[in-house]
Amino acid sequence: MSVTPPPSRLRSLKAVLPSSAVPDGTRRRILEAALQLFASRGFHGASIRDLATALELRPSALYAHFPSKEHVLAELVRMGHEAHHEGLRTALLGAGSEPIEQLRALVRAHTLLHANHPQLAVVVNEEIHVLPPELAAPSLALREQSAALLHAVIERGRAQGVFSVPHAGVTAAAISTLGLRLPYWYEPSAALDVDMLADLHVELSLRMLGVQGPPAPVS
Amino acid sequence: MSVTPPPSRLRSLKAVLPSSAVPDGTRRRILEAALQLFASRGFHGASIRDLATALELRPSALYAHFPSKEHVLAELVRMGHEAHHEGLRTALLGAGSEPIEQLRALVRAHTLLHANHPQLAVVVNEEIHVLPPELAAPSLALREQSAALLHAVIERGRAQGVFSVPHAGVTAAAISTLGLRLPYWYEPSAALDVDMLADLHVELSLRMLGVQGPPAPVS
DNA sequence: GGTATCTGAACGAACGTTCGTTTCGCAAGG
DNA sequence: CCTTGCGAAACGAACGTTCGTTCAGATACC
Repeated sequence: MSVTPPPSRLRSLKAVLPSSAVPDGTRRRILEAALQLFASRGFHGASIRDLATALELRPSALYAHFPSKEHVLAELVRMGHEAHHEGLRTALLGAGSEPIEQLRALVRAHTLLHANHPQLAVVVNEEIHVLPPELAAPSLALREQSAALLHAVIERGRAQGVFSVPHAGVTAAAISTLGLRLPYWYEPSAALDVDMLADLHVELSLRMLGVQGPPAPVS
Repeated sequence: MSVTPPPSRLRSLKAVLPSSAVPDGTRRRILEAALQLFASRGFHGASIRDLATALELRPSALYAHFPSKEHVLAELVRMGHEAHHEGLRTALLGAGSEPIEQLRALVRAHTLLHANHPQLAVVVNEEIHVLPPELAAPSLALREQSAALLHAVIERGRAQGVFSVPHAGVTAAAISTLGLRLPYWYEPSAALDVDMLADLHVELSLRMLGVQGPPAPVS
């Protein structure tokens, strides 16, 4: 019933930052190494010395780029939430005015972001709690905005009669969850690449919303 | 798009062990306090001294009951997996032979377990990685067995033509995920109690499996 | 009088962080 | 062309604290 054990991928795969806003250099190298370490061992499980070792630096060198270990995490969490929100917003902008198309765009973007940046998804969702409130607040605000995008689309579709859903809140949570758990079981492969996965999540989401899918099963 | 921020509930609610297999006494008190601490701060974020303080004991006293901090976690993880697997197995046994009824039983049990024991769900799913392989292995084996139960039901329903699903693996993951993310957003209330929630998850699962739900939306 | 439980003190190791010094690329001055 | 000075970056050593754990002795119960 549970899902396959967490993949070694989070441990082994090179972490990649989604944002091009961070210029190359040591600061970016630190963020990428920290992303990998925090994703695989957790914030408390990865020490400054581990991070320095991965970078072939001495621990003290890190403090020329970040004021503390917590600020490294805060920066990752902030970048993750911003990339996520921006991805959803952009997808929605290009999706026309039909609720079904809008939902398709949101679910696709949500799934692609989580499938392509699993480490960032894990850090954003599991380690944000260790941040003091003032460092977590901006990210939490973005999170609510992203949730509001989905709720608005579902509510509009329901008002128009194209969605028929037993409970809007639980259904919205279910749709979000499809993407959120991806890093824990999904690995891209030829048999199931990220694009097919996104399509499948769109199909599952529409089914939950009571929209008739294609008459013949895809596979 | 994301889901509401993690509830204070994991921090504040008294942790309750699902299993009656652990007799009352200090050992049980340790497990319950550790469950609460590990769920709210993570294994590495909660120290032996924190645990002793919560129990009004001195750190050294814990070592009369467990050989190490890791063994406390290992016991929690083992109990969680065992309660989960046992819950699913029992539910399936009382569900007759129809795939739809079997799926309803599995999803109900899965949802109820996660909704009623959110701390244990969190610890089981997030902290199992810190265990050395030999301590994690029994739990991982149980996890695979539980996953197999769901897969078998879905495959049988598909073979009988009552389920129509674009991709069995992704759909199974989606159904599992419904429960797995519950601790992060759900709080029982009169407006949405655990029983309603389980029914909703059953309905969403059946929709994903292409089963016609009740003609009129429930709410 | 043993057995189970807890205390108090201590252990070495690892933690995040600080700080004075060194290294190095590079632009300006003679 | 060589020297000088400078700022950024990294080093090396150390700081005070907290970590998980050990152990001899006190206490209480059957």
